[in-house]
Amino acid sequence: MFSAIDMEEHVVRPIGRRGESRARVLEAAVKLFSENGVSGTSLRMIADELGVTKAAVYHQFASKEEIVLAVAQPAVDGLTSAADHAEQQSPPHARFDAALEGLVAVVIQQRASAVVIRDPVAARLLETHSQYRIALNRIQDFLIGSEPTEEARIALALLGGSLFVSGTDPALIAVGADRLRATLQETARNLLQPFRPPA
Amino acid sequence: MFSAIDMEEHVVRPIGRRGESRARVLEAAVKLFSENGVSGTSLRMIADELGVTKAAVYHQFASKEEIVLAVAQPAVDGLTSAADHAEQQSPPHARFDAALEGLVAVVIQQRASAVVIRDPVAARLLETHSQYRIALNRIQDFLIGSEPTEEARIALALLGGSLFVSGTDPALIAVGADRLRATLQETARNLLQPFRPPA
DNA sequence: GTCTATAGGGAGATAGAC
DNA sequence: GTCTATCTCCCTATAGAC
Repeated sequence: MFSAIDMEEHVVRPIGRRGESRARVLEAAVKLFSENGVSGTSLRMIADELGVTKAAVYHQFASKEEIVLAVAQPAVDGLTSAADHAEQQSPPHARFDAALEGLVAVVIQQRASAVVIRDPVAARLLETHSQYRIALNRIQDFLIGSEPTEEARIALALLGGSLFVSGTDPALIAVGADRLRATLQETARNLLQPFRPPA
Repeated sequence: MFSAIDMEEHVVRPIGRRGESRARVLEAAVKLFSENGVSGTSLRMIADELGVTKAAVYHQFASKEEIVLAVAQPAVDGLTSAADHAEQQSPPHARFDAALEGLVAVVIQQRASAVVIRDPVAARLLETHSQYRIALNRIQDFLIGSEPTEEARIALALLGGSLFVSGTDPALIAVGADRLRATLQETARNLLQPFRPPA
């Protein structure tokens, strides 16, 4: 069944645990996506970055789409958690606060995932991912209510732009997480204050 | 010199004036860039959109890079004009006001050009365009001074994100120019207020 | 200003050996 | 888990006729 060589592989390469190769592919993909965009990054570039062939990458992911979705998944999970946490608060103002802080926290923790929505095609792909749409809609409800005015929708879109650059602008990479979080929360509060859902 | 046929061409096809074909290429390019991104748009797609062949497009522009730069040029010119106009004001607060209003006006009038900076490779290309860098630096000086603090640079980056989505977010396309301009000016003022250059 | 034709290369993806 | 080899298609760009 298992040869001595197989056993030894497990001893001398503890690094080869299940999922390690997938993670390395995603790491390389995020780096290249942020430099060249999703459409500007080929599977060959990802393979070269890892020092392997394209076929090795295709062993981990069936398609480029799968890689894109896997890159975005941590952020999608973060948004879902943020919506769950906000929902557990009882007064509406506490839900607003929790949703806003959760949203900013995802941007801070998952900055890299923003590269996906920078590409229009990848962004559309993500929008077909129901978990993503649902989480965003729930957070939107907590922030500006379920029937927002046009002004509220504009404000939310402008906030989205600010959050987006926080994840993609090279000039902000050097900024510490704490300072960036504080600025984002203040900015978000100022933008959305007039449109908070009624109690 | 000019044959009768040449003359007749001018009569029956007044539409074929110099530059018309270039303009049609740019119009198609902007549309496709916004749908698929710059890297996701091929010259074949542009040609198909116009009902011609790739070679016809190459007759107007020597390369894809040239198309990208030509798409961005109206915005670059707008930024330069805005910087010129701000410079003519004398008190610093008037320069701030003029720079801010000029910047917002460019975003409103040249929304389509934002598609170029959505692509990381195209954005880098644009940054090698000295007229663009110079205009942006001048406007930055009027808004947050020539030696901004880190907080000021963060605020300016966040504003940049909001301006950027104004040009690219499909949800904002339906918003009237006047309402969007007013919201952007207010947002920009709130974001930059604490960092205005000293008088 | 538009066409056909072509060059030279890279894309995503698959088959099958090790 | 990685490889070589290959398929098919599309890419940017150019040459030269009309």
